[in-house]
Amino acid sequence: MPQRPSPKAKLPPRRAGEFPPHLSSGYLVRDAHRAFQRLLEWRIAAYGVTRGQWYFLRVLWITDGLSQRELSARVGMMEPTTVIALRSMEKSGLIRRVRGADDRRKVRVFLTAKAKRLRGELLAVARAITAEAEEGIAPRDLATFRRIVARMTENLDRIER
Amino acid sequence: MPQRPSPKAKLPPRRAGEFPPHLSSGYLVRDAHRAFQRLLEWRIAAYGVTRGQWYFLRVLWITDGLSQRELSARVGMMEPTTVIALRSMEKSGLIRRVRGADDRRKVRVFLTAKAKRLRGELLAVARAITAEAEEGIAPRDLATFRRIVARMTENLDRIER
DNA sequence: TCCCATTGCATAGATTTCTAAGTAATTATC
DNA sequence: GATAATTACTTAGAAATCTATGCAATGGGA
Repeated sequence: MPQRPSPKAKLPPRRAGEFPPHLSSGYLVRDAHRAFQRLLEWRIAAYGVTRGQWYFLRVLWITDGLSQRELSARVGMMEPTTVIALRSMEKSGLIRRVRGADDRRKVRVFLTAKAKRLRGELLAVARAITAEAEEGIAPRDLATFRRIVARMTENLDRIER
Repeated sequence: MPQRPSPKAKLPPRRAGEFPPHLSSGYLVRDAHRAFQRLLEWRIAAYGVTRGQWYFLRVLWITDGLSQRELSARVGMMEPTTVIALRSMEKSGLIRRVRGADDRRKVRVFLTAKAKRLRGELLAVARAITAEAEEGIAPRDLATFRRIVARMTENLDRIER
């Protein structure tokens, strides 16, 4: 559970050639990301779920029984990261791993009853955080925001290095 | 240097009570953040600078000679994180730590000539990434984006838990 | 059929971040 | 002036992520 560092002192003595953080889209996105994560971590911790596990639950709630490779792809993490997350999820009784009968290299991942039971409450947590983040923002602006942030991601993902 | 996981397979079989990731502002922000970070890490690695060091350089280029506590606050990280980053920066010859003469608990952090020399090129890297991210986005939309993402951060930061 | 490239997962080790607790210097209180 | 509280930094240990590498099952081509 990440703590909130003391509010940032922002009083940049201007200089030519600067590129102050608060003018940078990257920094704005970073700050928002950290704020989202902190709140998410705090709230799901109450259910014994860590952030590392969250993303995988999120995907498995939609499609259960995926292979580890598929899971990695959908969650957007590298496979060793998936291995670590799944190990902790297995230990917490959130998933079972079932060796593929046809192709014995594959491991299919299934949610336990416990994980399925958590679904409703935890999705409510996610929705609540989203609602709190979006509080007081006009729907029109929100739509613009989504379009633009997605466009930035696209722009950046297209770049090789 | 983080690698790009294979492009996310996004074909969510719809169900009632869903809250699919791509409808969540939090996920959009997360994806953008990762895209920014990846590119930044790739590019600054060419100068022997890691992402952990980057944020501190960014602040010290504006105000040199801060104490570790002040640095932590401005960068927005907890103090132990600062200790680790500064240790690596000292080892790479980017900073010197000077024990406070008046208050001997304090450690003031100063950039070396090497770090100062890197300033121009590295800020150019940051500006380039920003430009690439913002490519093809109307200035008006960009302004909305900044206002909204900052507002979300504010909304979330206001929340205690 | 047998070999070898490919595929799926795992291990090892590094980095970046956090929390919790410790130490040393300073300041405040009696 | 002695002791207690506070402040500034450090250490220790955990979690989440990456890269590089290893191993075992599979399947295609000779």
